[in-house]
Amino acid sequence: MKNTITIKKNFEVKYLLAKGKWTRGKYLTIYLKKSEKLQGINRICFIVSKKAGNSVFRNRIRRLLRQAYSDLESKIKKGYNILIMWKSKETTKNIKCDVVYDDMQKIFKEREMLL
RNA sequence: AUAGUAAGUCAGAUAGUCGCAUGUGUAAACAUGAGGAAAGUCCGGGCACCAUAGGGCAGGAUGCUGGAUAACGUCCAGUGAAGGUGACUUUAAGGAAAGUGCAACAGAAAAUAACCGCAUUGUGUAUACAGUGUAAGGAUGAAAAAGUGAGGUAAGAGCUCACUAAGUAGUAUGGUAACAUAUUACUUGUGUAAACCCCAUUCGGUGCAACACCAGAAAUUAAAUAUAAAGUGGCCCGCUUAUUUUAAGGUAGGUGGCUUGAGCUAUAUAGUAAUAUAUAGCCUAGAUAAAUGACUAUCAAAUACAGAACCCGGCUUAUAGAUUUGCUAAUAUA
Repeated sequence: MKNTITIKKNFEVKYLLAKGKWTRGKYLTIYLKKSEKLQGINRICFIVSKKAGNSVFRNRIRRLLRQAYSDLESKIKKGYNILIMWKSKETTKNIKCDVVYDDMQKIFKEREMLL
């Protein structure tokens, strides 16, 4: 993730949730907001709610999302604020990385984010 | 072999490709990177700050004996009691003869016991009525005023005696002690202290969002109130001090603390053990929106519970699968 910065502040996340345009897939919901200040860089944030499961499960999901995004990074347009949220009620513990990757790619395709 | 009982151990491995955090390095690169409970936050300690910290009362905690420890409500070894054929297990185990309270239902009565019964006195022709003595017998209950036999008596009764049971005090022996055994004297007091209470020991508060430093912010304006009052974990003493209330305005960061420690491993010595001491070797996560991941191949399968957040010692709860050792049996077979 060479051209990406993580979003750290709480008020920035709240701003994205309020103003960003969202698209829903099978597992994920992705919020996007274009920003002219960012040139050749994306800012990203991963969210897994506490209702999803215990801390081990949440950590694993966050890592899968990070992995999937880093695989996709080179194919995506730059200059966006991105917020990826885990919305599924799945509790099966062996979710594979491919599933998350496919879902994310599908959503980015709908929003014409792919280069 | 089966059934049981006690104590444990492991918690995926190997190879390859890509990626993250920390350290070393000019760089390339190399090294290291979650648990047995990291969890619950129930105890104890280190460390930091605070006269809200000092003294007293109140309140909390603990409660057989000896030992271990920095400390503990923890651990080890024992004593008593209860359970089990046994290996073994459990134990909230000070005081009820300092005082107060409570004991549902049933029962005459739940602690200064007379309902029935037994004996006797008075009245009466008599069944009966009234009184007195009596805890041997009856029914109730979780619990009923020590048990058996003999004497004794109007009837009875530890009223007396013998044996037995329990308790208190003393003596002797063994044990560091809890206690055990024997014996002498006295007594026969229901249970409950997970009711109040008494006795002994012990306890200040807040937690790394502590705290220190840098940058920044604030220390401004207006109004009101009290002048000896205001603050002080529940109260008193002591202690501290010029502030207190309302409105407007205003607060987004970083560095340290942070991992060399009551540390880990091996050996020896002391001890039944918990543990202690000595010698040698080792450095083994330190993130801050938060690293420890993804994919492929092989092993029969890779699956349980679960993610470090200042650090240690315990306790409690969760846990797939694999596996080791000691011991027991009124079981079964040879």
